[in-house]
Amino acid sequence: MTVTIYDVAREANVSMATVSRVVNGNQNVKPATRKKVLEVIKRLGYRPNAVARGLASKKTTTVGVIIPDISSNVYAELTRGIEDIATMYNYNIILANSDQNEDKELQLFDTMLGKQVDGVVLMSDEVTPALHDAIEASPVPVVLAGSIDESHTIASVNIDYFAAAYEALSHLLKRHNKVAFISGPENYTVNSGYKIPAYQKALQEKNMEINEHYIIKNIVNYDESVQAVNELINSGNAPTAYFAGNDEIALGIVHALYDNNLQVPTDVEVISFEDTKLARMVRPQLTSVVLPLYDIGAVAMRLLTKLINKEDVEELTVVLPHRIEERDSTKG
Amino acid sequence: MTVTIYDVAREANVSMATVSRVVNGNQNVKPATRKKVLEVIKRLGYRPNAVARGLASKKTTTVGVIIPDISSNVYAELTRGIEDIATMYNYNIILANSDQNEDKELQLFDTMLGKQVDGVVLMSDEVTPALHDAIEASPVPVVLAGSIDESHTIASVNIDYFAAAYEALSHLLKRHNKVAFISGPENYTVNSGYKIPAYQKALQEKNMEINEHYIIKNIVNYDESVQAVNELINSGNAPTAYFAGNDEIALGIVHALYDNNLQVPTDVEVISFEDTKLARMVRPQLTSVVLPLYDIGAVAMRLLTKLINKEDVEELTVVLPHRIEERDSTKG
DNA sequence: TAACTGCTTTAAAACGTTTTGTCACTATGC
DNA sequence: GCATAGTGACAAAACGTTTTAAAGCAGTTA
Repeated sequence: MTVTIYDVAREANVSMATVSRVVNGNQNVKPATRKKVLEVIKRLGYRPNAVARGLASKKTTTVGVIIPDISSNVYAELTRGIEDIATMYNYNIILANSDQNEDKELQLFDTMLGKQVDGVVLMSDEVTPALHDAIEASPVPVVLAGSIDESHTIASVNIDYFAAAYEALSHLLKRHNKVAFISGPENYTVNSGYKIPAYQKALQEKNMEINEHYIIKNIVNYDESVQAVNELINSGNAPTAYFAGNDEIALGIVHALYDNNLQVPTDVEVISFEDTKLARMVRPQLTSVVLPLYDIGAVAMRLLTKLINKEDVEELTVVLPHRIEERDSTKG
Repeated sequence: MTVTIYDVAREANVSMATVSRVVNGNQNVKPATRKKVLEVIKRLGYRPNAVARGLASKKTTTVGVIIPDISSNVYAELTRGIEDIATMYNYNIILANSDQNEDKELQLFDTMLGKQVDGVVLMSDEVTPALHDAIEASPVPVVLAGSIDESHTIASVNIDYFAAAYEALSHLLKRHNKVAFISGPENYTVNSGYKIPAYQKALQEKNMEINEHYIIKNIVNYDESVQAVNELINSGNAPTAYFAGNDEIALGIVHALYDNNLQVPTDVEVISFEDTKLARMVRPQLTSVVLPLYDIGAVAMRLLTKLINKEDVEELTVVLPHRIEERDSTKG
């Protein structure tokens, strides 16, 4: 039915091993033989069976990608970076959504190992102990992309979230003393371990008291952001500047302010943290910390290829540079 | 090194076949034997090798997903639908970006067949003849998601783009006679074959002349949309209503109007076509044709599972319902 | 001419499963 | 007590490659 390496070998009067060498670009084949085999391959329409190859070679040229939710802008952008580099190094990716659920993460990880992936890129807001253990026990390399492992024993690619948040906050604190932080999920390590501490430190250094009402946690989407800001405004002690956990939150902030007839940046300033293309698709366009999502994905995948090939890697924990893109939601 | 089915068989004093039956839930195993085997599996930490299984059974429980660009909102949402249903039916997905490039599409398709996927979901703005032929020659089922095959010989899931566009346009034509259509790429079959003809028909039925300047083709992003609208306004014969090819274009339209001090919907009305979450993340929120992206992906994957299992399928070309969500960018 | 060298090529084992044909055993019916 | 089903389990082949050890071969060298 389907054409196998055996058929090619027979037609070309060579052994399977020789066909295998030709297919895999091994140099130990006489040019004349190579030509003959190539012709037969073309004539018969032979397509190597990657599954059989995987079984024999113990390599699948496939890596697993576990992601909270591909329909989120952020993770989609990260994934694009991963996939591009994967393609460059001739890997395919098996993609699966975890919905940030530990059980699913563990189960997906196991499934992927069962499928004999050569490595895994993992994105997770929180690397739980069970997940940590599973990764440590993995027979293939694992790299975290845009995710924090607090033990720092697992390879990962991130930016310095603390410094980035601190800079953004300092920017606002130059002109404001009522600065709110509308944050994403509290169990997201980047929030609990870096952004919120950065907020606290930035205020403390200005000898300002921390008003807990100005730290709104667990805002997960646009609507919740709009609502949170409305509540802040109606509280009678409205902030004059906002630091947004991400662009979607920032959009909610800007629109809630607009709905309350507050001008940005004249009346209120806003800085976001992400800089997806959304940041430029609002009026006013958002000043934002640039989270290089594509690069994080790409570097993570590149790192994974090195680990797979057992190449020397200088540092397992890579920190990419960040910067603040000044646009129209701040006074500059 | 790694635990194989053979190790389990030896430890449990049964044959490999029996272990295989237990693992695969085959009923022809005595409960006592099953229990014994299960215990050994647990004790040894046996994890079946899906690659070996794939070779022996000729099934990989993996499907290929070829997508123009995962970092696009639209395709990410479609993919989420695909992946959810894939998971439900115990499939994994191999995801790859084609960048809408025919060569890449063909090559990815070939790679996936080489990896012995059980089926493929394909998204492509244009099913070229070469791609069509490759699909027809495929040894495994292929389903198009949100993509048009003009020969209608390939399984596909879509909405009635013509009717949807026609309805949106009719809506605008009730109050306007200067209606522009800011369209996406012309080589996207949905545009060239359905939306533009719908525009023409809607105008003709009102006995209105078609002003070619009001059909702006090949607008691929927010910035181009902003620019196109600015040019239209500066032309001295500005439209009073816009039909946007998608939400990103619509955002560009709204912001360009805003920049030109035109009020939406008071001065100008806008209808979008897509209704991603972006549509609600603008002021004013967008009236939009609802493109059920998640559902298209989900239904496409469900259809694929049926085809893989050789179940009877009533209709290869499925058309999902659409509707218009009225929000604030039109007068209703 | 015989031994040696270095390059090609081969035959066969290995990879870890599923699946098929067969056999052994138990319970049933007469 | 004997043939008859029906279960449950086994042995071995098959899946389509890669890889390893060994052999073949042509050209050198002494």
